[in-house]
Formats: sequence, C-alpha cells, structure tokens
Amino acid sequence: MNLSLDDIRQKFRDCGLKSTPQRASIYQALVNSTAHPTAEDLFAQVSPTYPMLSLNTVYYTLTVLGSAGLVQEVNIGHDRARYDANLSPHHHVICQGCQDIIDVMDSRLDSLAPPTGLPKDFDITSYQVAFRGYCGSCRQSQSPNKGC
Amino acid sequence: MNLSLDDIRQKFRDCGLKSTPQRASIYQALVNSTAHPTAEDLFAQVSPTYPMLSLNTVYYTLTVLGSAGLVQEVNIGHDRARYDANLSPHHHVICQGCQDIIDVMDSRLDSLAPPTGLPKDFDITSYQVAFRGYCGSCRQSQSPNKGC
DNA sequence: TCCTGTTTAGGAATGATTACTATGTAGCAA
DNA sequence: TTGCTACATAGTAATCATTCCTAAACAGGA
Ligand SMILES: [Mn+2]
Ligand SMILES: [Mn+2]
Ligand SMILES: [Zn+2]
Ligand SMILES: [Zn+2]
Repeated sequence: MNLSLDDIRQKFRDCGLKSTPQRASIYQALVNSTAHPTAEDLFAQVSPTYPMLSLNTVYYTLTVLGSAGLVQEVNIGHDRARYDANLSPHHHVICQGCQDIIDVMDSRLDSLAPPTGLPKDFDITSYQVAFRGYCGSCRQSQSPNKGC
Repeated sequence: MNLSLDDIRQKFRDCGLKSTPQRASIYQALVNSTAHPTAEDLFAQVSPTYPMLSLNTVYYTLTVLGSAGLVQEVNIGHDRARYDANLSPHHHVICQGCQDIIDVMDSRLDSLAPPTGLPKDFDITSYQVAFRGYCGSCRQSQSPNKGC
C-alpha cells in the first residue's frame, strides 16, 4: 500500500476521526504492514519517532479505528490480539510454530454458500477461513500428538 | 453424545492417559456439551461434584487432552479460550453479541481447495471457517460503525 | 503391596488489556 | 486569530485469564 501521512490525514477526515500525529503514525505502521502486528509491535515501531508515545494510546487508537471500520482484529489464539488494516476480503494462513499470519486472497473463498442448519433468525454478516499449518522454517519442529 | 464415565475411562486408557475422577468429569462435561465452554464454565459445572477441584486442574487437564488430540481450542477473540471436544470436522458460527458459538456441519465446507499463492514450503494441516453475525436475540443491539 | 512418575490443589506470579485521571490538543466557531 | 470544548494522550494502577511453582496425593505397573 504505502500510504503517506497526508493520505492518512485525509482518510481520517473522511471518516470523521480526529487526526493526531500518534494516531496517523500508528495507522500508517499498520496499513503498510502485512505482518498483522500486535499492539506492542506497533508501539515498538512508532516509539522511535514519538518517544512519549504510550502503549495505552496504541490500544485506544486501535479500538477507535476498529469501531470506525478501518481496522480489524485477527484472532489466532486467545493469547494476544493481532491487527489488520487490509480491508479487502481475504483469509489467513497461520503457522502454528512461529505464529506468523499470511494473507490469502483467493476469490474462490469469497463466495461460499451460507451454511445450512442454522437457526433461521441468525444473521450472518461475514466469514473468514483460517488455514493452519507449518511454514518452511517451522516444519521440522512440528510435534505429533502424544496418544491416540 | 452422552458418554458415560466408563466410556471415558476406556477412551483414556486407549489414548494412554491416566484416568482420574477430575479428569473424567471435566472431559465428560465438555464432550456432552455443544456450547464450547470456557475453562471457568467447566470448573463451575464440575465443582459441585468435586468441591476440592482446582481451576488449575481444569487448565492442566485441557492442555493434556489437547495434546492427546481429544480437545481443541476454539478462538473467537483474544479474550478467553473456548474448548471443543467435537472431533468430527465442522465449522462455527459466532454471535458477535452474546459470543455464542454454534456448530456448523456442512460437508460442502470440508473439501475446500488449498489456497493459491502460498510459499510452496508451507504445509497446511487443517482449516476452519468462522462465520460471524448476530443471533436472534442479539440482532437489535447490532451497533453500526461510527464513521466511514 | 510398593514405587515412581504423573496429577492435583493452592497460592503466587505473569502479562496482556483495561480503567482512571490530569493534562494536552484538534477542530470548530465567534 | 482566539478561545472553547470535547476528545486524545500519557502515566499509573487495576483487572483478569492463564501459567508457574511446590508439596502432597494417587494411578498404574512391577
Ligand atoms: Mn490479513
Ligand atoms: Mn464445535
Ligand atoms: Zn512458522
Ligand atoms: Zn447472540
């Protein structure tokens, strides 16, 4: 992507969000990344430019951008939240060794038929496919189940 | 399902796991549920029968059963882990209001083509589809995005 | 029955996230 | 341009799920 700070300020205005240097930097770091960073990752990346930045602000910013629809959480486990500013429909491959998350953009996955057998009053708004496995460097360490 | 405690002791033996009353009760509560409970839920359910039960033991048991392949984690957010002893291939619908998780068994979802564009040394071992939306009772409270 | 490695209970520790709050500032209007 | 006000920030403290640690209990095999 590589959005400039000016592009970002414009986008914030369009969305009715206040534009602050911290907020713009955090969003820029996220939108220009494909690594699905944690809040801490973003904090570490932006900190050098804004030494006063608080990790708290990163969390607050992510929830604000989240409820504006500019950022989504990606859950690969219950441990820590990972964030994604890639709004085009896509899916994820997760390495169970290093926890890396790779984007999958495969249009065949974007029009799955709605699932059968649901309560009829259930309103599905979106879905995502999560593939799991092991990346090249984690393959050998892939531990088999003990019993069974 | 409705497995008896004897069935469960047998299954543990088959898997090479020690059978203790606590362990069997925890697994029984989980395997006979479709609610994808948390560790705390299981603790609350088993506690009346085993007043000395420790929440710690629930966590330990779940990791043991997990590495034996009898139990899987279902992640619907980064907040708390939900557990599932339903080993038949299936998918989930998650209500974003009440966090309920409903099983989806739709065989059309069980043979998706492997995704394109991955590093060739990536080894996919499984995948799951997570549908999100709002159940009947949570529908009205479904809050729209602020900006954008 | 005895032995040994696993399991349990309980308490303490960890670590990500949230809550609280005083100060700062963006955006708007006079 | 200036001043106002609501929102944003930083720092600290609190929360809470999960993990760590350890002594005692115990399951399963010899
Ligand atoms: Mn992504
Ligand atoms: Mn399930
Ligand atoms: Zn890996
Ligand atoms: Zn609901």
